[in-house]
Amino acid sequence: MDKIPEPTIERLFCYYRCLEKEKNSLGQSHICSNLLGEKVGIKPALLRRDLSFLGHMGQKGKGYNRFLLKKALAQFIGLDQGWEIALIGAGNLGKALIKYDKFKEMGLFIKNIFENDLNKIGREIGGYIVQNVKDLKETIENKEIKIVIVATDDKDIKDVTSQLKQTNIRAVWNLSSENLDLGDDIIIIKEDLCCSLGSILCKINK
Amino acid sequence: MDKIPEPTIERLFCYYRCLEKEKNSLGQSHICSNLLGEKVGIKPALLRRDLSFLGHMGQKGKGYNRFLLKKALAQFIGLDQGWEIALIGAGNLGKALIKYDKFKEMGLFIKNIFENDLNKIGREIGGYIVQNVKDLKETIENKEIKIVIVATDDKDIKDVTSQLKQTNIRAVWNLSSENLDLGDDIIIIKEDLCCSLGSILCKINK
DNA sequence: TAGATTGTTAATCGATTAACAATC
DNA sequence: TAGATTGTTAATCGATTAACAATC
Repeated sequence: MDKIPEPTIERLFCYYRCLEKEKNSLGQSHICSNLLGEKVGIKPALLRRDLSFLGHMGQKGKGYNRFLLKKALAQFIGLDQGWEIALIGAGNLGKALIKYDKFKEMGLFIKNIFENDLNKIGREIGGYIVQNVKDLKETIENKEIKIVIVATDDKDIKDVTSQLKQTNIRAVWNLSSENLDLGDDIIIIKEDLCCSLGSILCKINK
Repeated sequence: MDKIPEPTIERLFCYYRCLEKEKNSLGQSHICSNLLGEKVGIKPALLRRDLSFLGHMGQKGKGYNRFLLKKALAQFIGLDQGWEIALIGAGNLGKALIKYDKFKEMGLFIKNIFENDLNKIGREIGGYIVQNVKDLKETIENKEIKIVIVATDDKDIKDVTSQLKQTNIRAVWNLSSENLDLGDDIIIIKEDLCCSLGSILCKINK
């Protein structure tokens, strides 16, 4: 099969959420690309192309079965199982993520929180005890954690990188402003809040 | 001049920050695209192309003057002035943004916080009093605010949209999962944390 | 002068769009 | 059958890359 374009992957979750949001509203069993596209702000042709990566989900003349499409999307994305996630950095942003209910609704649970600040280690946030970042590698290995969120910006980042390299994690969501060099086997998604806000400024200025 | 590509705009701030971070480390007065590119993880050819939108900033055989480049970037992006920003939603994410020191370092100040939750209105966060979202339009007009951050997800979003439409704001950073329909004149940057984490899952699954 | 490095061009790559045959 | 809608193709658009002439 063709390689799935990067932007398609990001849109698939939006389709899923849109269907999930409406699951309780009675209505048609099927939805067409025109309508679903309008709801999520994507042109119908692109939507159909995106969904075609899941196989032939639609019925010509009828549209997509909401229930089956949602199920297929959940499975394709990986939302049909729970994920235990580790978080590095219990600052303001980290704390917000721990308490973010929407992640829990998605089956994503931040159960392991790491810090290098001795004042924070041992405290409880959102029901979990903040651990020493020195134990990062060991905990990830013991709990077989596959996803790590980096929300810290201190100089400690070198140590974090070297510990992560020794584990079997699959992906990192990097919310720090540093570039993590973890090799080609680990998926890294970088999301830089300063950069986003900076680009807004720039657009206003043009 | 050519239209600046969207991705270029997002990278310009990264270049700026990289130079800013090193301002105190003594070193060469100039930096070449190879070195700067390596630091920020961008190929030198692309970096040069990006910078070419600022005019002829470089010197052949020598590279870019760090000081002048940083100054030009700051001006181009709009970091050479302060910006007063309004925030809608004082939940976990909103609070984290208010306290985020890096925004302040960039000259971006969240001084107006709005909520519809009566329990939060009147309270103080980060030195500012949370206001009733009903006063959104009026405050934006009085203070001539140009940038708004949306970090709320409640049903209230329709009211927020209609109020924002009546103002002269230039840009919205939409951190909610809703699509805001504010017409073509207002720049909207949507950043959806669930969607980002969802796409990470999907990539692991492939 | 020889070496280094820019700024720009043309080639390439990748994503979106418009159109439509297939078919329910 | 007539109408609706998919899935796919070819055309278009936009961004990146590699190469190199220009020049400090």
